[in-house]
Amino acid sequence: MDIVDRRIIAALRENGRATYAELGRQIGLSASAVHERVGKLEATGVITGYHAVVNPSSVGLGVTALIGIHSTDVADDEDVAAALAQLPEVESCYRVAGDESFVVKVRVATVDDLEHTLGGLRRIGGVARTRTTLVLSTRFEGRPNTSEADAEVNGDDE
Amino acid sequence: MDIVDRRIIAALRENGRATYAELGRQIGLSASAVHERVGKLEATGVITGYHAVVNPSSVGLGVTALIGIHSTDVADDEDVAAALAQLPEVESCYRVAGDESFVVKVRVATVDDLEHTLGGLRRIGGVARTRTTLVLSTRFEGRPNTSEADAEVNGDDE
DNA sequence: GATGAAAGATGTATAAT
DNA sequence: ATTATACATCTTTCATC
Repeated sequence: MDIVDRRIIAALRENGRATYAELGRQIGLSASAVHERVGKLEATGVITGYHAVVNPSSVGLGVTALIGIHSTDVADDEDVAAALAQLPEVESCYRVAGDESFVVKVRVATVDDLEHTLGGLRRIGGVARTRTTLVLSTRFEGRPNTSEADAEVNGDDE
Repeated sequence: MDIVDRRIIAALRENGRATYAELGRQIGLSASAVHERVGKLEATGVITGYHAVVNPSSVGLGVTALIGIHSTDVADDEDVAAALAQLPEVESCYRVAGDESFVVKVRVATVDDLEHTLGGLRRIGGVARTRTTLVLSTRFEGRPNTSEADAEVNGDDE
């Protein structure tokens, strides 16, 4: 992972459909060199995927909520996490420090669906309580964080 | 927005680098038809972008936190949102209902950086108080939500 | 590791149905 | 809105440095 890899990653975070030729021009490398580097970044798990980002309300998912989940004392959080992963409306799932065990983000069509989802969450074994925060508007989300470009270069792996 | 568009969107959420030819084969359409549909989806703001997803710790961002932000009574939340957007370590920003005004997700390299970021947040005019929840592990994030495929088709726009 | 060449696949515009 | 055509561009492999 050198500076060139970092620049490729930054460019692909900005535009996941950038062609290898485009990337090569952008950073001064041949397309085949970019191709090989990107392949390695994918193979080593640095780049985990490429996704289109969609305006949620255009696909009929106008309701977003953040839900804190309290586990019971006896719960195995791995089991809870696995159960959460089974619910398609749970878009993100974070294991957190504090009195809650997880915070999840759910996206559904209507508040009725949200009610239904909350019922599903509480029916998971090991879930004691939920705390729901309704999202009024998403200002921005999953924005490419470029603060690592400024950070010290720490030769982690590779 | 018909069922074909929805299938294209679902495919591009799964794999944002899928070629038009690939998409066409997948859903039984010519590449040029797919090309035109995708162009319209982009132009009408249904698809807002394509991004590579990166393993955060591989790029030196191993610390994630969810931060609730209380505004002062006199604060203009638009100003607060604008200020939050200026901080590169703030990846996502939600305006929420409840006694907090915003919940943001930040990603930084170290807990020292987190402390620094919190200082920056509290220095924003209109921010009264912050509540930080440290993320221990991200189980999954920004997962393609396919529950709309099951949902009733509601001819919203187009 | 990077390059450049070459073959095949894909992207993109235009015109036609 | 889709298909057909056509040319430019890109992907991918491989010999080479």
